[in-house]
Amino acid sequence: MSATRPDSQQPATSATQRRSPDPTRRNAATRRAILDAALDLIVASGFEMLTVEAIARRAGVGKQTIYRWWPSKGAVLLEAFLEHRVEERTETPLLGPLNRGDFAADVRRVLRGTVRAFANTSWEAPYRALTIAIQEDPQLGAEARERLIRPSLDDVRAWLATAQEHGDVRADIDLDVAVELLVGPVFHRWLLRTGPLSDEYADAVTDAVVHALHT
Amino acid sequence: MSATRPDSQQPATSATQRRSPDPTRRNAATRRAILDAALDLIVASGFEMLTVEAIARRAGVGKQTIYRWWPSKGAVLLEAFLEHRVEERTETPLLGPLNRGDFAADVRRVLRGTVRAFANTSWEAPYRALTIAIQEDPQLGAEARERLIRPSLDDVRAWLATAQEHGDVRADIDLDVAVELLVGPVFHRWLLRTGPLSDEYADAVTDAVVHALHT
Amino acid sequence: MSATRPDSQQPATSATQRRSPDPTRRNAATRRAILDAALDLIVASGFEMLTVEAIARRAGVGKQTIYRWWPSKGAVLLEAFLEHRVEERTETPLLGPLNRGDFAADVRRVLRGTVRAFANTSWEAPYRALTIAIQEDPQLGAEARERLIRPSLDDVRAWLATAQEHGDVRADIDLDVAVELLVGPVFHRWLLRTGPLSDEYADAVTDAVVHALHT
Amino acid sequence: MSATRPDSQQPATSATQRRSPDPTRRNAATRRAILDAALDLIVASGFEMLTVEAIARRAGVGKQTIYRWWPSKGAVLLEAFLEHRVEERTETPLLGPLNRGDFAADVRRVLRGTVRAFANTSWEAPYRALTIAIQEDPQLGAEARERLIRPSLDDVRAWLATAQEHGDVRADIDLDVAVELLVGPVFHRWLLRTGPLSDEYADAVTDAVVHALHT
DNA sequence: TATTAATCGAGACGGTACGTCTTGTCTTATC
DNA sequence: GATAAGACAAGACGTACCGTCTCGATTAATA
Repeated sequence: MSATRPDSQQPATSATQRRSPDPTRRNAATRRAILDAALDLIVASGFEMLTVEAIARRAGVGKQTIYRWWPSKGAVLLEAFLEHRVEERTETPLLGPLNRGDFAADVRRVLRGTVRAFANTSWEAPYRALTIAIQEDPQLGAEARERLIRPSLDDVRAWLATAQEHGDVRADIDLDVAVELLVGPVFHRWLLRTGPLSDEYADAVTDAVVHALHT
Repeated sequence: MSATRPDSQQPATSATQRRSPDPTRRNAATRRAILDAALDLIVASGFEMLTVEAIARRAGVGKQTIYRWWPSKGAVLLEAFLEHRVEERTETPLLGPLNRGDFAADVRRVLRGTVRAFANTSWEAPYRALTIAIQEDPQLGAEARERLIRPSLDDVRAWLATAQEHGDVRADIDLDVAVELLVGPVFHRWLLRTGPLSDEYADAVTDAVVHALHT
Repeated sequence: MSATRPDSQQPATSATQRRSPDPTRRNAATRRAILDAALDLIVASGFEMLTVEAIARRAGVGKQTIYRWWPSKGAVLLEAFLEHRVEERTETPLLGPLNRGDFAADVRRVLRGTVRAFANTSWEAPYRALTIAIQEDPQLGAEARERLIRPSLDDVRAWLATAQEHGDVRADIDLDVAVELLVGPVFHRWLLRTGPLSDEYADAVTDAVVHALHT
Repeated sequence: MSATRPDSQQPATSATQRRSPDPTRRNAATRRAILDAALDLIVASGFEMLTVEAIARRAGVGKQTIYRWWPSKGAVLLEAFLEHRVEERTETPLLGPLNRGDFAADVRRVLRGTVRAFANTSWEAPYRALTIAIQEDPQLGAEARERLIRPSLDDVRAWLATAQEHGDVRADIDLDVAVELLVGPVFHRWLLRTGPLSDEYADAVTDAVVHALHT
């Protein structure tokens, strides 16, 4: 990077291969403003009123500053989740603290937490936007999976593994499937809006899942 | 600017409530060409390279003809599903014929069919596009739910109701939850691409779900 | 810019080779509005406050409409001159009607006309802008030379040729040089602002030029 | 947004009147590099590929260093001319040494020199760029006139004054007009590219001008 | 010689305009 | 009298420069 030839014949720096900026010189306040602006806009103005120009305008920031640090508006959104900006703003932990003892009660607590997050506009609006962005941009999808979704699911999986050791979950079940059994129904209902996301619903799912996993 | 006559004789139609065209005069071949063009483009060019202009160009049709009959490109997509154009083109029935006898075998058949549909590009690409479109356009979402998603889920639900009468499904379970237990895991894995969509996976889910529903 | 072809095999339409639009479908009022907006902006807001976006804004027109018909803002300017929009707006003919009889009087009339045009803001501002644009864009320069400058100079040349036949101009002088002798001094003083553009100045130049051309 | 302190102790300097830097501490090599970079870029990359950023890049210099010492890129250009950097690099004296004796021969020498300078790319490219810059920036125009153009024209004027004393130039002619008669035609042809800039052309103009000025 | 203060290279920043793209409406010429 | 073709106003896209603003790291003049 350092001893670059400042003048002529460098080969036009292909679009994706642009010299990456120096993170140490980054303005933290600006970064914060951009993440907040993006979240504000999603929550306020609906699904895809979200625009890089609108973010820049609301954050009082040049467009280039956004493009300098993020490849797309979806990446801004992802970072907002990774930085826990969304939870901080909504006070809605996706999954409550994972306890132990009564397995069924733990499942219920987890599912109620999940359902409440999905029912909370200021959390679900950004998450829905991110989910859309993931579909439209495979690159972003890969990163979101690796840094946000997988770790989140792995937490659940680790908890279920412990439960399995304790004999609360059948030994012959694939834990990945178990995780999806837990998360899938709520996710499906949320994304397609095929029914209400209430505590009663969470409890009904709890019942079925505990049955499914029980020894 | 131009010599527009603002006082035309349109009879008090509100902005969105534009005088709908006469369906009897509709050109069936054109309609077919538009649906096919849309599906072709989605399957070929990825997620949201889909453009009204591109559809019109490929179908050899004026843009206005599309806007005359559909409110958005998502609606075109929905209609393609409702007309069974997607299945006809892919020979991938979403759910195999619902039989009876061995309940576990039926579940396995249903889930393998679902998984195969989700794994088939020429089916999953349009469905993914429609799923995105639904998120971005609540109006379209409502219509898709009513005319496509709900009926599809209701088929499953009816089948499960019969199974319940036969004693293959616990009486104390909410059938809507049962449907989601069946569909949710696969849907979640497909949409977020968190794992492979194989027959083995379908069978693993079958195992868990049969467990969950069993008396 | 991005080489995304939504559909099939058209060969990417290189930047300059774009399909030219159909002139018969052009909106004449829009065209007029664009030319006027451009002239207004130049006269009002100085030299190169002129922007395609500003023209579009003031004309109440989409940017694309400008780019559809002109390759650059300079081309808009050129067309305004070719359409005689500038003269119509300023009532300042560059060269007065070419008479005959007293040659010196004709020269004086021509030079006074020229000087007055160059001294008239609402004519000289667009012309100066065009002159700049010509320097920055050789392509535009070629077109301006062929369609605006050369014809204009050729008018003068034709008049001098007649004078030459009448014996008012030496036979051994190159008429192109004669034209430049007439126009060059005024042009130089105007462009570099090295002195006042008054009738007295025009008369002084007249004196010298008549001397130079005299038999 | 950022933590700027608006109450800094800058001593009442108006916006434009920023505290000028200390010339004694200036890095001469850097200055030289900037002037050369600007000239290189103009000659190489055409008319207004010239950018402050490009100059800084090529000179291996921070943008601020340029803005510290010059108000605009045009000012850099002007200084390159005032420092005789252009002539040094092109070995093309604008006006040959003004001799005496045969007046017509002197005029011919002057005009041939002028024409050759205007025909020499590495001289005319910067000069054209400067001429453009002058049009766009009245402030720069004033300075260029005072420090570059006027002195240059005054040299010619002084020479003509001597010739007038010697009886080679009519007494009743305005010397400013005489200077423009000499320079205007070439300037006009050069700027608008309306014809070739050859020695023959210079001689033809010489002929006409000597006629015009002759007693 | 050590201290101080400025310039220097580098480049992030808020802006503005670029030239392109797509949207949804409106217009025209053709069949 | 409907339709393909496409012009149109609007506005977002992602890029390039503008001119200002930090940041260390020299570097030159003063103490």
